[in-house]
Amino acid sequence: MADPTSETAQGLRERKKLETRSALRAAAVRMYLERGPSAVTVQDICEAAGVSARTFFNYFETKDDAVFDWDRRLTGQLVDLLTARPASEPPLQALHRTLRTAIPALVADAGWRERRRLLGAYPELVPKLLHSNSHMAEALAEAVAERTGLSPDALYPRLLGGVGLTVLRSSIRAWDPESPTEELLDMLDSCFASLAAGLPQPTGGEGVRPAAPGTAG
Amino acid sequence: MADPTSETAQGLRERKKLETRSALRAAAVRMYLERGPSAVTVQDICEAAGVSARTFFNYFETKDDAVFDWDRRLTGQLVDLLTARPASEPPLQALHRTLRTAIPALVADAGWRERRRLLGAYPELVPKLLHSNSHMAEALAEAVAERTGLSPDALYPRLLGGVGLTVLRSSIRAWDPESPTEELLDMLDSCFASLAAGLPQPTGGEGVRPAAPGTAG
DNA sequence: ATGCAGTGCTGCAAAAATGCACTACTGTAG
DNA sequence: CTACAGTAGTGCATTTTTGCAGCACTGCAT
Repeated sequence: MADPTSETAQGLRERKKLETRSALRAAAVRMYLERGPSAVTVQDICEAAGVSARTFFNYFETKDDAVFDWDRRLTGQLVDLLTARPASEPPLQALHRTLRTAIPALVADAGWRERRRLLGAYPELVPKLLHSNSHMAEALAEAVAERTGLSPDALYPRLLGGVGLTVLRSSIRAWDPESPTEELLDMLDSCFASLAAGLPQPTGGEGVRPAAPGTAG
Repeated sequence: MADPTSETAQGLRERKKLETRSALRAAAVRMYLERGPSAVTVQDICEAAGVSARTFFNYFETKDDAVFDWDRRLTGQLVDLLTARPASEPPLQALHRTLRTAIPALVADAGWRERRRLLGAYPELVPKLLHSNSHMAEALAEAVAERTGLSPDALYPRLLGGVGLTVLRSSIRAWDPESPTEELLDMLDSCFASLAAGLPQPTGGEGVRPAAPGTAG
């Protein structure tokens, strides 16, 4: 109920709320891209969206959160997908398939690509994302707990939730957004293969340092 | 150089800097415990430490960061320990031993126990910790990259850094601070055993939900 | 249509956080 | 001793963020 990530809205009230949120998000992303984050004030965003500055913080915790609204939606999607996986699947596999299912739609989304461009153009935003993300680990842990019948505070759900977030982040970070989606999926598969094998030291191959003999400081 | 987590200081300048940092941290922790976080202003902390409010933010990013200064020091320790592990050890094992080595000193530290009491008394602080923590995953990934000769942006170091942080957090979270340290170490070992085995679904045992048939909402 | 409860939006005040320019002191070199 | 570079600490202006209390509108029931 009152899930801010959901799209469905019946009453006028709910619809207006979604519209406001959407307007704030859109204005924020557009202005961030145009002028850069530091040249945009909450005031600016709110004037563009037609609400008071105080209202902004009724919707988002920080100025930058409006731009990362996509991540919240993703969290909701992942939880739904994970919950829907057949109970017969082992948790790690369910997690794997969940991410695999969600990613194609994710990287195809225009809003998400815009968000990605933003992060590329203004790397100072990356650290701010972490806060948004921590929410995801929490939510995944919760879903795993539900699945396994364990307490949400137990070791295993926490572990798997954190691992899921780590895998997603590591993969996306290592992925070149110009490359085809398959490469991202391949990296995701690599991560889960590595996890299933007990995280053995990788044997040469890609990702090796381009030879820097005197790097060790 | 100029490592804020280091204790050693030769010149007067460095020493004074450490003293200021220490004074701010001590004042913050004390007042947080006495009156609760929301009843303490940055002004209060700074008056107690004898510096201006502006100076506070030269040392810490947010008001709460002063209280979580311990976590930064821990990060530095972990990186040092991990770097010092013999190169022959597989990364996951090195990570395991690193955490195992660091934990006893950690949980014995008076400052750390104080910090823990604080988190127990004011749970609203817990989410704020996450930001501090994300730094640790980064640092661990860096150290693993150094160890393995992989790029710090490659998949494996990121994965292992994130996993390391997750394991530490999950274990500490599940641990009752009144219990002996051995229990915490046991949980740590469980985590790594589970990781080495490919994160199989746990078979019954502890941590199972205390039977809640109608819990699923 | 009328009244009521719930709650979204707003203004206001205070606190948190940041950028900038300036002062004063430390450490170092002449 | 003196001059100089570097930088911790400060004050000020601005922006970000939060708590509070009132207003206004929606949804619902009569």
